[in-house]
Amino acid sequence: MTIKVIIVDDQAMVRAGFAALLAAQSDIDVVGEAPDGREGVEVSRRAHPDVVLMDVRMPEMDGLEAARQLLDPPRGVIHRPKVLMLTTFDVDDYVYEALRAGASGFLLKDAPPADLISAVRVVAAGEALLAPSVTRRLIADFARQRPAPRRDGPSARRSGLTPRETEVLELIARGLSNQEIAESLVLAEQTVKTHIGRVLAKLGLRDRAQAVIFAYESGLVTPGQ
Amino acid sequence: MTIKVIIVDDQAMVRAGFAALLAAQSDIDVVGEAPDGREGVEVSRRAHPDVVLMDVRMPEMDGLEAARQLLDPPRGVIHRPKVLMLTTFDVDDYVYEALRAGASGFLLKDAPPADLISAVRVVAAGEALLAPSVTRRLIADFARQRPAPRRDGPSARRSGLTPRETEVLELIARGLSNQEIAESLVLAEQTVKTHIGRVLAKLGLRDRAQAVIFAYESGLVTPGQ
DNA sequence: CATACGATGAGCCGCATGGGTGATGTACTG
DNA sequence: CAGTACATCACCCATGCGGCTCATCGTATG
Repeated sequence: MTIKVIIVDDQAMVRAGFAALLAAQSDIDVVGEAPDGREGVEVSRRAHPDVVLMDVRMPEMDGLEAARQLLDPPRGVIHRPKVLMLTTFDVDDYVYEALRAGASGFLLKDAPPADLISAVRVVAAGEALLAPSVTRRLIADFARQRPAPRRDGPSARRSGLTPRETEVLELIARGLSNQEIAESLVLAEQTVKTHIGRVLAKLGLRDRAQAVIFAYESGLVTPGQ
Repeated sequence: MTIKVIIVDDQAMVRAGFAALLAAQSDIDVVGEAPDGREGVEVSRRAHPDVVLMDVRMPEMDGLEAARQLLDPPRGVIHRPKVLMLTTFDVDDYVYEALRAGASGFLLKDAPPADLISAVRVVAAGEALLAPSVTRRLIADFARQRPAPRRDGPSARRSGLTPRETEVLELIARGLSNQEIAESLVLAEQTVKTHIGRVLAKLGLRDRAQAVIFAYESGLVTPGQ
């Protein structure tokens, strides 16, 4: 079973080069080409390739938008190819946009030909592959978002909040008013105010809005569920 | 300049195989081996390799803990090698733990020898590299956490906020008071209050604390930097 | 036993905040 | 040209919120 590939790039020379390189592989067929995103989407709809090699920067419709359309097809379109993004420079925003859109890979055009070929095979197999510099960024991003479990626990950052204070802070970060917090914890509203006052003082915050920010930034609460 | 590598794996056979494979490269020197995490850390401290090949599952101290110790060294230890994790099976938890700890790569032991060699070079160069199946998971995770901007834009979620209102909302989410927002945007405080009033009304929120929550939950602002 | 800390709550005070209404100027669009 | 959307600002008002002080009651901790 051969891997059907189309190549979308505004430079004819690049298309020709990649086409020649890939077509020389017995397990890869180049079944189409296009010079911009719009035509790329059309060609893909007709030729339903397994893999779309997509340049990022193109006239008419850039590779990111084209990738989005291919990966989130309108009702009625069943075909959903794997998309392998290509770029000359490696620019953060492009990478993240592409990955968000569901691209299966991101390579720099200066990668060794062998890498491109194996990338096509990897992507066709349903796996994913990134340029090493991109991988590094993605990992860094991942690690930054979820820092390693601090050995002293998250409480360390919360500079000596008592359990009750932490509890109150969390309810603030859920958007409750003082009165609602009081009801929720079965307390007098005044008690809640005392707790909040201490929380703000200990953390050096001005108001509950800043407390909410702190709760998110410190990981006490996290976005999305 | 050769790349100094140590190999940490509890199976002598595996160590021997990898050592032979890598030592055959003119630009790679194997400067040490260890059968478990604890000894691996010791050997690394003495031999200060550029790259540590680290098995995940080992007696005494597993590869994850060893990686953590190498990548977050105690005061006084300056050397900080790159860590390339190896595993026989690819298990999610291991991968995420390792990446959180700051590992530069994650390969399956059944990868082609050429991949291992190039992985060592990539990692030594400060870049990163993952097994394709791992890459796929990381991307999926990434895309899931930050879903692609719907084609009608993130503003759709913000239910028709005007650009100015969005701007004000963002400053609220940075913890600024009305007066500070006014100064920041060169406006009268009353104007700021009008904008905020509209934001709260359009989004169905009660106060600025809830506005901060919304800003985080909608992705207008994100934790961490 | 004395001390300290955490949790609870009261009273008071002042201001930032949020709601409501209305007005003006600009810019775009049908 | 009329209609609409947006940004700007003013005035008024009620109150939620945060600052400050003080008091009581447990429970550890020395």
